[in-house]
Amino acid sequence: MEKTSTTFERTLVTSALPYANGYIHLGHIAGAYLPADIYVRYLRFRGVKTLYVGGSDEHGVPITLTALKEKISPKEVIDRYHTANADAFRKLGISYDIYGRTSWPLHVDTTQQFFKVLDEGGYIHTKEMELWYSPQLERFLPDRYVKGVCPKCGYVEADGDECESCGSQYAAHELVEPRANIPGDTSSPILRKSRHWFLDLPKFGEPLNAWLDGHPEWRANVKGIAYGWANDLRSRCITRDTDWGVPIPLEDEDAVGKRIYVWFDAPIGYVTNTRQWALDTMNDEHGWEVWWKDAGTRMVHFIGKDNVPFHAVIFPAMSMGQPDYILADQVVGNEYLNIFNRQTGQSEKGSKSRGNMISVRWALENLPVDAIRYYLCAIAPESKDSDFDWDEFMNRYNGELCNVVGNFVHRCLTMTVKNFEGCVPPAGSLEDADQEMLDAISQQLEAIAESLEEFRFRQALERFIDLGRKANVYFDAMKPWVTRKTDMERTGTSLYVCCQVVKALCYAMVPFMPEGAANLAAILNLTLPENGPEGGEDAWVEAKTLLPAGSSLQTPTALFPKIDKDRIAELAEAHLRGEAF
RNA sequence: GGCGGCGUAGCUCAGUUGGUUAGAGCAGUGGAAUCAUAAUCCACCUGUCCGCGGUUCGAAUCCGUGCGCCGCUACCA
Repeated sequence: MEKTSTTFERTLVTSALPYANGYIHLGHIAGAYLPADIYVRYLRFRGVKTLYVGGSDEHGVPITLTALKEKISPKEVIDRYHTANADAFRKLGISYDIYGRTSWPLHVDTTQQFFKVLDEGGYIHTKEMELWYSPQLERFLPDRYVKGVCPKCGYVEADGDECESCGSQYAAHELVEPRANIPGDTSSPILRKSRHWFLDLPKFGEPLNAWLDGHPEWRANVKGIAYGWANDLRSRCITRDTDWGVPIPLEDEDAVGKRIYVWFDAPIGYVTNTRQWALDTMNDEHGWEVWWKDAGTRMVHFIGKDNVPFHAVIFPAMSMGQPDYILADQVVGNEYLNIFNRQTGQSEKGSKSRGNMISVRWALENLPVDAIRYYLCAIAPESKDSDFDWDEFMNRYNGELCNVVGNFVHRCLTMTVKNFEGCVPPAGSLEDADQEMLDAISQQLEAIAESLEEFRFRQALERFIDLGRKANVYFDAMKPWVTRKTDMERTGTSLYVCCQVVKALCYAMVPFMPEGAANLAAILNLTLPENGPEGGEDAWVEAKTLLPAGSSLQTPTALFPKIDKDRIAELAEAHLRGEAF
């Protein structure tokens, strides 16, 4: 690890801005949000200056089409989804420093500045295009909203520019019998000319490749996609015929009725939201700049794999065209979370039409937040797609978090409280086994930290559980329930050591299960530090310091209550009936 | 078609730069224990590391090739 969080002065973490045209589901969480939140909580706990920025992506044609279908305004669409998604994130404990909106007025300014600087730098040019236009709706239609007959194979459900049946691609005018794919539009789309603005990506070819070459440590899937693009760069259209978006900041009659393409302005939302955060918290117009223009800032993007081209190629290129902007140090691209269908024995892609999605809202109404966080982290699709499976959920949550860690904490604390008047007992002379257990705490904490620094969240969580496993082995070997009858000093020493493990478990679970950590800290009468963007003490080091003998303890309750098998079966049934969204 | 990822035990996966008899958890079998959320611990069991060819003293690991699964393919965001 030549580069870690500690070699930079501060870390800016972003999670992909979810599109405010639908509710977020567990697939989103497992990829771009939970790992980011775990990473952020870890950094804050270590006292690293950390800012975590997210928000809703609220522009683009699909939102206007949803509004059209529901006969409401685009504003009502984005308000609905922004509010719901922000609420879901909050309840899940996704700890954004700011959760912004690309519809904020400030965002117009940031986006237009980006555009103007690129234009002045000669990185933007225009080109005339032929696009589908609906005479009835009096608007241009994106290719996915135009259906027709494939000119190659005759498939009748072909999209405007490609056929999903035979896989061929073609120019718009080649599509046979075009028709609009929007309810209520019965007209036949026609082709109409329109002049658009393009970002000249090939001009960034060399710096992009040099930048990618500087990051051999990135995940294979991210590097693969990024190099694929970087080696075949083409100019990319960054405007659309729509009225829902950021206006093009040019005095040009062709710019009227057009807006900047949502994918150009979405990543700029990270910048806008940082600006807004600095205004809100410090009333400082320039407070954002240190996070975006200082070489001491490390930027890390968490995204799904569909987002890699934008975060590993296009946005970096856009940033290279700006004065002084830093580039991402890491782009953590995740694969997808699929749904395992127990009836068919097949893994299937989450989709609305199948009705197999699990919304964050539904999950939170029916499961403890830590259970959701634990399972999703345990199966995070880091290197390949993974499956959400109710049986596995039960095995992992009940069998690992509850049985191994939760029960260890409980058996240790219950016995301590009963036999030592609610206090951590004094340590007598330490035998080899005691010392080995104490040493294992430090080793395991370091191992967990190492995994987190490398963005290996599944491994980090596994190492956390491993500490619980080691602790159970130690507990069984020491047999405090036996020694208690003959040797209270030995019993006290064993439980003293166990209490140290419990404390370490409490600290180590902070990034993963903040609710469980808070509950356990209350039992241990510990105050967990809560650092903000300004950083603070390194509490991870503090986790290794020993809980003094005599510290008082609260009567323990089950940290992670097991979920009844029948209850899980009920939820699985409801999910199968399509009620989980 | 092009590009990318993946393929290791019944299941889920780990195997950094090639290096002894390929590992973990779960499941299974047998045992111990009774402090604890019926929670724990110990032992045992299972492998054509997808196939084929090559490089090498040595390959799960590197190269070539074939097969399979998943994804991307630029106007979906």
